[in-house]
Amino acid sequence: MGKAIYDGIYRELRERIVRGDYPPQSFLPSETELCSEYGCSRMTVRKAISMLANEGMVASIKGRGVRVIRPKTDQNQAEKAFYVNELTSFTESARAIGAKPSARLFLLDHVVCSPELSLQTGFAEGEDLTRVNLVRSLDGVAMAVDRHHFLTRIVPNIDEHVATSSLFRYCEENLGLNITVSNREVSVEPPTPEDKELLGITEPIYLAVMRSRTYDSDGEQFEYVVSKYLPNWFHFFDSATRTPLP
Amino acid sequence: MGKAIYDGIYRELRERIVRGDYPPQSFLPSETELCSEYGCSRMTVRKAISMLANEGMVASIKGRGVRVIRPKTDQNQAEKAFYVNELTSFTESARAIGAKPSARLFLLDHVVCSPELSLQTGFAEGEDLTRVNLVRSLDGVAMAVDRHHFLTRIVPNIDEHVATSSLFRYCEENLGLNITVSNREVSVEPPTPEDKELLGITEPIYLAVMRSRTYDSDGEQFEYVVSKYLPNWFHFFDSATRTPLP
DNA sequence: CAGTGGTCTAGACCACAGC
DNA sequence: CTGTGGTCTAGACCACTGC
Repeated sequence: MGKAIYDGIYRELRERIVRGDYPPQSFLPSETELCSEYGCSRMTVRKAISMLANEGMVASIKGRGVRVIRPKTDQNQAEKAFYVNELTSFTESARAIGAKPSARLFLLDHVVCSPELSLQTGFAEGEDLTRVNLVRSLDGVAMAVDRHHFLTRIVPNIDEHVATSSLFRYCEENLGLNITVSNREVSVEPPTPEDKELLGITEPIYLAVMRSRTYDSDGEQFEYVVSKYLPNWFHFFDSATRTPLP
Repeated sequence: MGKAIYDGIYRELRERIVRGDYPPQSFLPSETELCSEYGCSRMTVRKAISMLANEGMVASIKGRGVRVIRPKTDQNQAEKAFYVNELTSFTESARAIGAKPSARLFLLDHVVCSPELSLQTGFAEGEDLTRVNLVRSLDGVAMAVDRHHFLTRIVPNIDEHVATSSLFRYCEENLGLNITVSNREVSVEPPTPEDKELLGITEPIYLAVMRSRTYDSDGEQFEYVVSKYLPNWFHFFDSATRTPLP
């Protein structure tokens, strides 16, 4: 992974920005200068810069240069917030904030994809799906409910141990799946009676809901998951770029 | 605006996918074929494909081709949901779902950016900021509260008419600002007493909160806005790509 | 094996910003 | 005017896929 030249340039520029070598509002060295510095062609440098631009770290300004727009406030590091937008596992995210993750399996079975389920999940009708429903906890406190549908054909033999300890690693390592892309929708919804029971909610409250479709490196969808978070645990980051219309 | 070759290819491929000419799970013509079809170089074709990949429409698979992964379910078009993730104006989004938008201005003043405000908003200390607070309504029903901070130096002379009718257009047309990028964080929070009063909430409830920093084409931040939505009006889409780590 | 996408080079011309 | 980023070409080699 990441042996490409542009990837090294991307990482180095990124670290310099985070470290403060290139403070906010300053300009990166010009593309020509970076070409000399790294001894590569302009396209390679531009690829690295476009990756930085895609995550909202810099903005290219025609005729002037590439400006750092990352805000200096790194207040996030101090906070104990759980960020759900990284395409990483629950376990990784939990450890990043120093909390002990755990999971309780409350449903593990198979269903055949019905027409309605097909519309909802995106899987083809008639496919065999493995349902894995979990309550996620941090330091013993319930914070989310995950209801997964896996395409059994691609992710077979999920047992209780895999489901509660390492779903993500199982997909990546044991099955050799490369998770490449994920389409997600976020909304805010009241809990169902089951949600309330699972999360130990008594009062009326709302949950942050994320519905995801995950695809492997073949571009085939292998997972549909609805995650419902208690509000205080949900943080989602996004960087959008405006594309001028005709 | 979109006079580039890659932009035309992007639009055409996108429309073919949406129309169903390239159904989900099928492959686009190979890059070489697209080069012949459009009479351009491979890099130009690849740029168009990467734009499609960035919005989760296709996934490139090395050695095989570019696969369409857009789900066939277009259930969204039928729904009357308000999607907040497009970098467009409230008015545009409202009209897209056939609702009549309106806004009530309840605060319009100036403040000098304090150290605390600087951390929160991302503006430099001492800058003059214009505060514009609005209640947004659809068909006469309150659905969101927007609390803007504009950098007065870049967005001067905001009056009541501009604030309630065309903030977005004012920035883009009258001031010639090109909004290029926006960094946003989504969370779910309980309303303040003021929020409750403005939105007419009596029962305990939660709001979907989006905090955005918006930058112009010079890469300078000119806006910080906290938007709080009633839950049923909030929908947010995202497409994430997994970047392999070292 | 041939075809695919992933990476990279070494040029080129353009539009735009600032002097 | 020079320097910048935006676009584009015409090649090249590689790793990977499927046959």
